[in-house]
Amino acid sequence: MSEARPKRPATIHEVAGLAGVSHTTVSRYLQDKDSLKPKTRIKVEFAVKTLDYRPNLVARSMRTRRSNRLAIVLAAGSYFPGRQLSAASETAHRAGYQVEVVSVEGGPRARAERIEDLVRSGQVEGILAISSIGGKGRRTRSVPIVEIDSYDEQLHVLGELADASAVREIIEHLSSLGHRTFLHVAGDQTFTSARNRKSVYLETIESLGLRSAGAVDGDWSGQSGFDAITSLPDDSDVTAVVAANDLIAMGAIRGALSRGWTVPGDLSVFGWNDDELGRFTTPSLSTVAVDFEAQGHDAMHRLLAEIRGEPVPEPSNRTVNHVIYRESIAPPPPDRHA
Amino acid sequence: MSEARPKRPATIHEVAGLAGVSHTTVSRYLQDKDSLKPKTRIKVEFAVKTLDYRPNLVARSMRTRRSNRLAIVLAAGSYFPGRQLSAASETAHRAGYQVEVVSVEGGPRARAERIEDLVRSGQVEGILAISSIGGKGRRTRSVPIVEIDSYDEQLHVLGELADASAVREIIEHLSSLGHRTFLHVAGDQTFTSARNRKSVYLETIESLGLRSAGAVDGDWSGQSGFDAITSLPDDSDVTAVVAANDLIAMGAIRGALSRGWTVPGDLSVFGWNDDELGRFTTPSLSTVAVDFEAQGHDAMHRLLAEIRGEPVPEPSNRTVNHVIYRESIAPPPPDRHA
DNA sequence: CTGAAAGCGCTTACAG
DNA sequence: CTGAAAGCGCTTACAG
Repeated sequence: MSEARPKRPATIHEVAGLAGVSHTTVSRYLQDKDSLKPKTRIKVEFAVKTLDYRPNLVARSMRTRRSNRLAIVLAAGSYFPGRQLSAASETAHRAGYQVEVVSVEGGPRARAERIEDLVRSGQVEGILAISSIGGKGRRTRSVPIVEIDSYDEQLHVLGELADASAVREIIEHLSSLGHRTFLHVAGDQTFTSARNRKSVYLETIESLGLRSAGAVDGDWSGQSGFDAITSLPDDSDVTAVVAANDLIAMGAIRGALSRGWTVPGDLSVFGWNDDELGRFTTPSLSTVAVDFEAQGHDAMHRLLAEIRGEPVPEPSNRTVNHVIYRESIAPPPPDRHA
Repeated sequence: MSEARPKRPATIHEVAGLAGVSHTTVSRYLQDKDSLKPKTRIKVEFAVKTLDYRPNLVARSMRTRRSNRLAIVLAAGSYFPGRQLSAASETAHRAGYQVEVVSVEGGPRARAERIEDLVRSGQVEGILAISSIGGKGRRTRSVPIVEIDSYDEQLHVLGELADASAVREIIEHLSSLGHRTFLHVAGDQTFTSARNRKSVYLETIESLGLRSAGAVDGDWSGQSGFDAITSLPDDSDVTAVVAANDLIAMGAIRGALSRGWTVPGDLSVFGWNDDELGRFTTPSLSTVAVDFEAQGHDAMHRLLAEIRGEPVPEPSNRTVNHVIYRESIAPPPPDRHA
């Protein structure tokens, strides 16, 4: 059992030699097995198997002048996009693409620049940005670019903003519980998703005739949730908080407790993302389950369609978010300042 | 401002043409600028800049017969490894490698198979496994493979197991608080890190002359933590739980509350990973901060060293974990069954 | 210090 | 249905 030698992979010529045909024929076999005479096909098949032959993708790329490579750009240090990334890269692989992951230090601007650079390098056929690139006006480009975060922007155009129904459902539910005054703690406004949640929040409050004590801009951090609550005036009549993610929500809960308010007794709090931890906290966190795998998959599909010049697929329903009700919400207290 | 045309990148011949030299000279310039006569260098430099020339990496690979590609293998659907991944890929880029991300559906076995396949493909120069590949005996291979999760195994050999000091510190601290009977809820035992934490837990309990009510094998889930606590007998004298991660810990806390125990009043609980949410839960979670970036970076460094045939770098101190004490721990209750 | 030539492993017209 | 030839864009001996 000594197979230590760095076995050099077989070449197409070796396969051809073993099969007793020209390498042209082997190449043809690789492209379309049915273009060969059955007898020939069998011979080639055998040789390929025997030699465990795999075409040298680099040579193929060189010849076809197609890199067959896609880049996925993400923010260095962010750990959240893992699931989108793995779904997206799987989808790309299935479509025959190799996926280069580019992790960029810095903010949306740094990411946009890196993308610019990737475009100019001319060595990737498409780019998927998982982390926001700050919604720069997308110029006409030689290379298709899809930004996961701004996926919602497309939906908006179609009147189907993915976050919209969830935000609306949350507020309607809270309202049916008796809540009248709300607070939104928003996420980083360079993210389309953060802007969307905020604007749908404001629209919904308005259209339902409810009151908003504000929509505080945050940075997705727990601290921003904490601060938003602790800076509320003592006589605030906010009884429900809609946070842009679970971390903010947890910070808000902590902030409420720090002022002696109970959750959900005095304050109801909603998060977003269905972070696993939130199922086990006390109170467990009401939230919105997001199908990250579907997001990654769908975004990659759109990119593939753009690359092929096919019509971009309709946004699928699978990415519609799902509201989960847990312990962090309840009817408002009969009298807030009792 | 119309730059819509898919500008084909300039070739080395075009640069040579503009510079008035042979393409051989341009290539030489790319390898080592000082090998050119200053006057020539200037001309080439100018042409490269003017044309925004970037060597076609595919052609270069083909010629040098080096793919310059590394693969990072991770489990599909896992979202946690994002930070390790982004640090690892950045390190690889800096060293001039392209990083292909391969996300594999299924368990450690599926990942090991996929790696086998990547090795045979002969198209990557090294492989980094972020998710555990089940500690298969590593055979001699033509392609270096580094498994992040088993990094600890190397440390073990060096008597410096990364988790060891943290587990020991946790138990010593809890013991100094007065705790005598412990429970460990372990992680998925296909992970080296899970096995390590468990074994160090057992060793430490033993060497300090403490008692363990068990080391329950889990699957990293919150539910496993919950179940471990709810299945404890009513007269259990466990007062401290060391969980293999934060999710398990939060499940354990939830389990304790569900039986009417308070945390940390009746039970102290320790997690692992310093999940951001745990800073804001109530009680906030005592945990171990892990430097995932450093882990990813160091693992990639080891891979690069193996590829180059250099001595594998000493494990750095940066990966030593840092214990964080928060509200989830306290002295044990004077009488457990009071 | 610089250039002409060969060749990396494929694919794709073009003939037959 | 199959093969001989050209060529993708580079790098690397080999001459000069």
